[in-house]
Amino acid sequence: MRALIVEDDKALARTLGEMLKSVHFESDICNDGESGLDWSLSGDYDLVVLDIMLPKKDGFSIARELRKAKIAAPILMLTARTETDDKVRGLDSGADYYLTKPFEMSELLACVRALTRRQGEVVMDELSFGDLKLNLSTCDLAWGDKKVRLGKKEFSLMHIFMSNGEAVVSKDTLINKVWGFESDAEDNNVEVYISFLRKKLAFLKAPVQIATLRKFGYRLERTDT
Amino acid sequence: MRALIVEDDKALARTLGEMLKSVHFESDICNDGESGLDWSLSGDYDLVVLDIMLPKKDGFSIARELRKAKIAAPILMLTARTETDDKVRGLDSGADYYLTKPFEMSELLACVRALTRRQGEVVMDELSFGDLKLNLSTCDLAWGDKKVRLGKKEFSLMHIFMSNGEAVVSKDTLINKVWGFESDAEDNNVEVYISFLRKKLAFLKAPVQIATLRKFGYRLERTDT
DNA sequence: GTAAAGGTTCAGGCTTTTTTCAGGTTCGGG
DNA sequence: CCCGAACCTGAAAAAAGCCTGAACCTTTAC
Repeated sequence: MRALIVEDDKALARTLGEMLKSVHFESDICNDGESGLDWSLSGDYDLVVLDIMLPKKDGFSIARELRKAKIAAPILMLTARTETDDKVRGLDSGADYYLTKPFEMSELLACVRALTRRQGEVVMDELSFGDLKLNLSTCDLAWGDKKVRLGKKEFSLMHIFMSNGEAVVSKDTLINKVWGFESDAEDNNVEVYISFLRKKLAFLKAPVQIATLRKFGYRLERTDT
Repeated sequence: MRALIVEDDKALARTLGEMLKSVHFESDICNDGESGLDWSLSGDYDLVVLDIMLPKKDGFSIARELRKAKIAAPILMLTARTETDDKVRGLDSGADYYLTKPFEMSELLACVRALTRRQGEVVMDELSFGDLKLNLSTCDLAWGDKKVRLGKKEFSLMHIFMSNGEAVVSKDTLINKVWGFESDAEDNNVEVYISFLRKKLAFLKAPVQIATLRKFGYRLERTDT
């Protein structure tokens, strides 16, 4: 993890760097607003610690420009200003947390933990098999730029196949998982849906097929040609 | 958007509810920790405002249990305790922001905006999906120079769709977020409103539609021509 | 108090999904 | 090579889910 510290008080900046090191951040330090903005625009930081009063460019503008540039790193604004208006302005400029000096290091670190905790929770739910992708939040199956919508049962089936990789899945398993444990669905139901899915895969021209293993079941296979 | 306010000071809780209403949150209120946890575990809130000192169960435990249950809603911790240790404890329990009483409402609202805004948007007075814009302060939906005014329910629905991008939103989710999760609204209510929204989108001639994914729910789609 | 706007309920009709069915094809063992 | 079991698939029936106009109710603004 990398942090950028934009702070003109060099002693404080160094201390911050030390502290962040203890939670596994490598820090770079900028002592004025302009270089702070330049560096942070690189987009390589996982955290930006911003003072407000800075030479050349204030923290509000930096935050605003970062957000305008779609840089999503959490911004921790750090300042001596305690006015409510400043806080509001800071947060509305794009900062994620506003901490007023003086503060204890333990508090700063807790903020950093809170801010970075969220990072990993990117909910781009997607299953893939080679270049075939099943998007769990939009419910469609895609290969390259082609997309197909799946019905609910088709989706469940595909979901099972794609979470099993190349393993064989028996019809019984499919029936139990898709139709339910206590259902009277027959093998033919599965066959019909497999057929539907094959059509859609063909439409996508995906280099993936659902292979039949007689008496055993089905599995996904790459059709590298 | 729905918020849960867990606060035993009933007057404050009501005031908070009022404030949140101005940024388009419908709020439910719990006056003790146990019910607060139960309600928030439903997972249908977009924000949880938590007091720390509460009857029956304190805010720290609630935050911890919510995170354990993988509920990702932002938690705003709100308390009179100013000790650094408490702040650290609060943030480390899973809270995303720690605000000490007394605070001004403008500050609270700025926190809420910071917590709920999507990455990359500087000011939260407008949501957009492609060129379709939803103005959060006037409740207007606009495309190009055409505008329509949305009713409150229409607005809430659209708000949810537009903050979810292309992801599918189930009817249950919509009911829980728009009508409240203890309401007796039925699927048909949603359908009726979807129908209203579609008319308005058609009127705007916006290249966006609300697509039905049978048995899954709805989602926004670009109708690139 | 009244009107307008917003919200809810209902029923009939429409569309998509799911099941069923039947005839055809493929596979593997004898 | 032949046969039966297993599998495929188009079509059509059945079921489930969805849409929407209209009537009715509730709230809001004046």
